Amino acid sequence: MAEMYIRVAEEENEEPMEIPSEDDGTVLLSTVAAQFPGACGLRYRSPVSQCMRGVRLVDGILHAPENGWGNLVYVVNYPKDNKRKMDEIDASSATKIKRGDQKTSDLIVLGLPWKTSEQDLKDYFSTFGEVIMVQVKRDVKTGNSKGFGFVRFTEWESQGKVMSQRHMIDGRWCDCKLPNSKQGPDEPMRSRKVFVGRCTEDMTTDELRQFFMQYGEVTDVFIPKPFRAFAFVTFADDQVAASLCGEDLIIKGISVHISNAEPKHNNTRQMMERAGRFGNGSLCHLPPMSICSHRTAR
DNA sequence: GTTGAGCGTT
Repeated sequence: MAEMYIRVAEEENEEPMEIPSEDDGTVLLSTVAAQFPGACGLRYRSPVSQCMRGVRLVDGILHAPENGWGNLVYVVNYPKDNKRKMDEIDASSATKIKRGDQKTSDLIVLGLPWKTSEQDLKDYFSTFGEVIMVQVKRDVKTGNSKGFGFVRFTEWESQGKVMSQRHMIDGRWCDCKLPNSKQGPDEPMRSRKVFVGRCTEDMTTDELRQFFMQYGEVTDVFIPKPFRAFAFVTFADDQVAASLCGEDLIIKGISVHISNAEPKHNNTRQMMERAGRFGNGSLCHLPPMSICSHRTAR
């Protein structure tokens, strides 16, 4: 596909800027954010309905409307706009959106038959509502099921129903509970950095940045090497970081867990790593850390 | 090739 540009502006009748699309016709949120720092999405006025419409955003990738991008002017969305509106609103009414109670989280499924597959789980739990994630935990070497897994629903109601009863799955009684890996309502802790647990090896810093951008401006993404199944994401705004703590988010189909990044003692090293990252984007080499200290109390 | 309370390669 020839190089293509879409028109993006800060406000509807301001001078638009042309922003390049990808080869497949999508536009990366990061490309938008490169010109409009802090952007979390796009909207446009539908020529048909005359209403503002949101542009579909999946994992940091903006998808063109039905009839392509066309010549419309797209307007940048910022997370801060919502926050301001929210503050204005919940000064008087107690509107939710406040992030917390109504959101679903992963449920652990205990007692699965060895033979039960993810498809089996999905088929079974779909009778309770839309399922957005299932996992069967397996032995890495043998691939055998460990007899438990996880499920995540779209609707809070489905989750409640599923937790309130026992389940006959492939001939065994199973229980669904809130996993205890998740800490309850915790103290915010004024950090702009969050810990992202349960990362997979194929997640790149770019992809993480793409993903977390939708919540607010991302200032840093750090993935320890060699692979250690977690990452750190730093936001420009500590409130954004705080709002994500305790949540399970789904990146590339994988459920990751967000918690507050505990500073611990090895700050000097992190500062050195930051200092070593210069124009060429490469990282200065440091000897492997002898002891890593990221335990959560259990 | 086994097993049956647990907690997701922090």
